[in-house]
Amino acid sequence: MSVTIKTIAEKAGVSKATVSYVINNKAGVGDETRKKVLKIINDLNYKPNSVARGLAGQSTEMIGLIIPDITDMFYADIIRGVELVANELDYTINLCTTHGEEAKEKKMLEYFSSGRVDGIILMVYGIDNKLLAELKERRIPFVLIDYSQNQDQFCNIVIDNYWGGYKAAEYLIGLNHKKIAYIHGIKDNIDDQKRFSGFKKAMTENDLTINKKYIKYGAYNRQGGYQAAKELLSRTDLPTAVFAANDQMAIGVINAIQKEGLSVPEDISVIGFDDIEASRLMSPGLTTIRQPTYEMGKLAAEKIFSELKDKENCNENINLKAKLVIRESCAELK
Amino acid sequence: MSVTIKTIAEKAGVSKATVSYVINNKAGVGDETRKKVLKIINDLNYKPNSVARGLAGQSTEMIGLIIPDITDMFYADIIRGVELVANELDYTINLCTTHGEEAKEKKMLEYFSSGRVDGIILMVYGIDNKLLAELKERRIPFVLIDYSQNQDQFCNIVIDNYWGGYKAAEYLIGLNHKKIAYIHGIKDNIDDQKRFSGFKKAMTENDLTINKKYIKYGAYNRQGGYQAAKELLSRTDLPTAVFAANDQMAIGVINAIQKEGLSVPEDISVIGFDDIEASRLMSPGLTTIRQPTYEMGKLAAEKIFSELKDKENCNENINLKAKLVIRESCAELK
DNA sequence: GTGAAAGCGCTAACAA
DNA sequence: TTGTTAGCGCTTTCAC
Repeated sequence: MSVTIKTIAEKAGVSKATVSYVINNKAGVGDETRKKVLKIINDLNYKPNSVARGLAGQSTEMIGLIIPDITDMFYADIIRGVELVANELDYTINLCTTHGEEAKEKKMLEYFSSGRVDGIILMVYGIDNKLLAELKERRIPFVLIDYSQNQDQFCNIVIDNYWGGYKAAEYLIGLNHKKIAYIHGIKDNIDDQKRFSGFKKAMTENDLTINKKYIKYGAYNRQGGYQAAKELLSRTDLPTAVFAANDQMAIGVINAIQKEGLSVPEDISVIGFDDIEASRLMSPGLTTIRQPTYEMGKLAAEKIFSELKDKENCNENINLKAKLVIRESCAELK
Repeated sequence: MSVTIKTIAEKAGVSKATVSYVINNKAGVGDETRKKVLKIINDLNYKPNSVARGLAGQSTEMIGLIIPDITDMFYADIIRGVELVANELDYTINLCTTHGEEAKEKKMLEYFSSGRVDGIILMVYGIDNKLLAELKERRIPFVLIDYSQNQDQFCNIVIDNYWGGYKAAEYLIGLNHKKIAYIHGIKDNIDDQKRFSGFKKAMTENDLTINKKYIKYGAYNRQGGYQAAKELLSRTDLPTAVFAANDQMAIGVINAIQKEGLSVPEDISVIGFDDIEASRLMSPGLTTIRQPTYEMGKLAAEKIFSELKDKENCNENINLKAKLVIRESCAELK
């Protein structure tokens, strides 16, 4: 049998309570006793069972993190942000991935919410308001990241896609571009829509018209961007700049332009959204809008801890601004 | 208060035991009772507390995973492999990162080994044989990944760096190269040494001599590769191929060669080791040796589960072969 | 077929 | 300063 608090108590000739006090550094134990107990703990290499501790109502010093996928840098960066804050406070993060499966999301949520962790940070797509409300009623601290259906009932960290779209367009406009194409991802996507809204806003604010022939749709990947760009390039009146809804598509766009014998950014400027790793490594480097992933993770963790320690409650969407990352794929129009 | 097994028992007018039987699908409960209990469980949306369950000696259906860093694709791939197997068996993985800190490694090991999880997969650098032996004595199933000090006491999944080095050299030799340079990482590194041994073996097997002037040392990064290559290129008698101890260095080597006005692979072939993401994205694509990361994760998980279910014990180093990934950075020497 | 009770390892009132 | 005791939520043996 493994060594428990009881073993220590017996060996030391004291009660379990006393041992517990010593472990937890509580006052009210004589120096002699404390020393003796400590020695035995050391000798026997005793480690308190954290499960039992959690059960007995103590803090687990863990926070749970539910994330779709860790191989995606976007999520990995968020995790890093959470880790940073957690480590400072000597909390450990407990990570589970769902790969976007609703069943997995629910399972993990249950798992975490049954005393495993002190608080939960979740990035989920299949969990609805009802379930979350339940969680809140059970007084389990949690914060959401990028949750789409929040109406200021829960704490939710979101990226400002609208602002990002606006910034991208504004940058292009500042470079004297007027004929700017926008390539949507296929199917309704809330992020894409917001980015597009921001784009529109910047255009109209600068008295530029959004020309339908410059608005295209493609699948959310390189191929999609490539195809959409092909269509764009098949006409005579070419745009001078292209804003793709994400980096993958933007890369496809650049490939298409180059295939056509044109060059980026000399002939056509291209801007993306996300700042994935390939954008940095490719040539020309892709100018894009970077999501503040790391900051999102940090903020989420900070919110959890302020709820944990100070019992502060946050029930709102917290907007984080995306950032323009300038590389070589956009040039000034002379 | 949240709803527990007691709540259900009271509402149903049965004992906690009966509820427990129902939850765990045990025989010996009347149909009527079972139905009634099930209904109440459903109505009250009761979820058994997994912590308590764990304490009471049940399986936690979790396995713990201790890994240095998730933002590194190498580790991320391993995790994916573990996940795949775990998911199939309805186990959840519980991930913690250590960033190579010994203290963190120890903390997490303690944490996991105190009943949190059913088994542990660990990739650690600061944990010694003694601690591991202790773990084994406590009969906690664990498997190591890439643990350097194992002498067939523990189950350990390792990559065959020797074989990888051999394969890389063999490939270059097959391309008619005879003047092959090797760039070591600076400082003793066991992986590097094994790769180098493999390299030497292939050379001597093919009656090629290892020329000291072609053996260089550099830091384990692009800059290191760049510097080492500079030295190599400053002589008149150039090698026709370069084998760098890892991809980062290989990329540095390529940069240096190109800067010198030479081209890869036409003038000099370059091969790396690791197959990091940049190797795939760069141009020319880097020919390299890919570590079977995903497979390592899978295998580790399989070993844990066979220990868990079948009580099978594995106490050996299990070698996994690295794989040659051919891209464009090596050419045949005419 | 069902329940009482002990126990998993720990904490925390309350007594002494 | 220390010990007793009653839980935390669940499982499991043994009796009914």
